[in-house]
Amino acid sequence: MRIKNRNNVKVLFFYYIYNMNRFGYACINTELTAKGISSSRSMKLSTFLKNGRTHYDTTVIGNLGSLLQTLKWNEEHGIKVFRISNDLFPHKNRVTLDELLEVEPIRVLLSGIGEYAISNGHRLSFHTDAYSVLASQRESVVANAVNDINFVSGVLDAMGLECTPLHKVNVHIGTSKPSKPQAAENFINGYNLLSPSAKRRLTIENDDKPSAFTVDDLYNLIHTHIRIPIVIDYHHHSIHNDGVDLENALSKALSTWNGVRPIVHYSSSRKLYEDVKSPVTAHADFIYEKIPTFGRDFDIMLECKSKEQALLKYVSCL
DNA sequence: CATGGTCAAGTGGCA
DNA sequence: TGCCACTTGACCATG
Repeated sequence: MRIKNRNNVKVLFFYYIYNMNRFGYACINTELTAKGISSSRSMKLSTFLKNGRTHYDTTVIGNLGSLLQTLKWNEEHGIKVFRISNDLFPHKNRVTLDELLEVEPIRVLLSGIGEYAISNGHRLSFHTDAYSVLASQRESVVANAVNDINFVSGVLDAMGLECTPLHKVNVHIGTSKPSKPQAAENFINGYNLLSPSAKRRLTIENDDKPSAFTVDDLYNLIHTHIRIPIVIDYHHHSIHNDGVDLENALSKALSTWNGVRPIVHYSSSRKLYEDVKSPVTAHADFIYEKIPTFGRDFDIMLECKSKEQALLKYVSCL
């Protein structure tokens, strides 16, 4: 949605009347990646152990430079919402953010990225991967999850981004063992181990597996206790919802944001639109239907395999 | 230089 | 209790 209009009042009025949702995409810009500009260069453990910190720092500095270029590309294309890849900093359990911030180019790039994001009104966030399980029954897994979440929350802090779910760190619950209520309690115990910054940024997302947490589960078993916002994933909800309809689930999720602009996740079903042999959980390359918003205003993180291309295609059809 | 096997991570279903 | 599938993009050894 590219709006270039000298008459700001008119533009604001337009937004007000039409209740404009903003769109973002996750982690990878395929166009820039094809040109070698990637903020998610990773590193095998063997390489990290063999080549050490100098090599690691070089990779991270490259990722940060590419991230800034990606944000500039986003700005040029009217995109204000972006999820940062976890691979921005690989091997977060083998380095500390404090020691990395002693490296001048890393510190300078982080603050530069933050300044750019703030001056252009960009919303940046993280989403830890499926292996960060705060609710795990294994103490070492919880410790790793706490470290990961604190780390990326600290990265957002180092960028100078406001410490609220506007710049969130999103997680899945990741397990429902030994029982859903007990897993929720374990999650809350894990939450209490987080840094103050991470606690203020943390959000939780519904999942698609039959045993996993729906929006209602998140609301009843977690939100009522620690009041953190719920990110509804439309695709997950469509697969696993315990009979609650979309409008109700959406409404419940939006009600948890406490004045911060909510965000949701959206993707089309690959099985339904692109390849019947795909599992129901697979995401499509593009968006194939009008995203139902029920007249509500919030940000929409698109999780399409074709990334920014899917976003541009979708908004060009609005 | 292109390609495809391998890697990280943790859960959960199944022998 | 052990093993493998699951997921994903990028690494990196091989040809």
